[in-house]
Amino acid sequence: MPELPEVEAVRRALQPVMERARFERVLVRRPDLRVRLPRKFAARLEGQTVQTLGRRGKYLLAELSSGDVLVMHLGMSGSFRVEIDAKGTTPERFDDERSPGAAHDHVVFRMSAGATITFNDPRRFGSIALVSRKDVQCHRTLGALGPEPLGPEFDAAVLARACRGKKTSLKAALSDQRVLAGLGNIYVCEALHRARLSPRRRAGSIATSTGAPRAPAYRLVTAIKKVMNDAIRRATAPQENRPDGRDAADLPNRFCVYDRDGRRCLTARCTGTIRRIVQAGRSTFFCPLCQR
DNA sequence: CCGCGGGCCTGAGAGC
DNA sequence: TGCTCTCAGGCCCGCG
Repeated sequence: MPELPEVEAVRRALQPVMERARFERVLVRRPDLRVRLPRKFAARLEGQTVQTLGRRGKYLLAELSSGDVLVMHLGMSGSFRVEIDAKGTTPERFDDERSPGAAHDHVVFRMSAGATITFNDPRRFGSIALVSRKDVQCHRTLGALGPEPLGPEFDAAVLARACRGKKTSLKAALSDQRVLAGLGNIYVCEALHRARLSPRRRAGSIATSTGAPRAPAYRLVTAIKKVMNDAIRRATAPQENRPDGRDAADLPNRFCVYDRDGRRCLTARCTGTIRRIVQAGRSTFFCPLCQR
């Protein structure tokens, strides 16, 4: 369930093997990802050099020498595997497109720096696409993304303005990538818990009628930044060389509310019990006692 | 126009 | 043990 922190960890793992490297060979084993890869995908990518590997929300963006951008999304189950090849050896799977390879290895990038990067995604909710740089701004979803939660431009005033007049729940608003880029089900629950705000609360209630922030907006922004920073630290903790989108280190008690239904609330001095409810078809975990 | 629900897809885990 | 069922959720789309 890669959300912003996990995607950022993937970016940092891929950066050293992708930046300034050229796509020597690209193999599409299965083009039918969430968005089907066009036939010419590999040909269009081969020979191009990665200038920078960036991130926007949950998207990875490789800026290419040609002016194209390779846009990658991990969906629910996507991950990248990096193999540093011994000099001169080419992995078996490049010999034949139909060679077995590992299950769910859909796209393989052979980089000039000697690394082989494999996109693996069992559920194929992920996507990879080539977009011309000038089209990124007007891209359906990419162009409509809200602010980066850790960017300096994201503050209570910005969040309040985005939530002003919204009748939806705070949970739904924070999950909306147009309001804020990068939070998913887990970190929305965590941030709301930290800010002691009910996920059922009307999103518009954190702003005045003119869109100015009320007190909860300040708490929420502080909580979001703290939750994101802590999660990035956790996801990038040196421990394993695993540049994938899965949760790093499945330590217990990683979350304060997520998946803690029926257990005690961890807020200081709170005696509540975490509850699970369903909002818009998704699980929400919260403490009915301290989250108002 | 906005919000909700269904669909996509597969693996994990529960239950019989 | 092995089958079947449900659930997980990022994102898109259609409907009301």
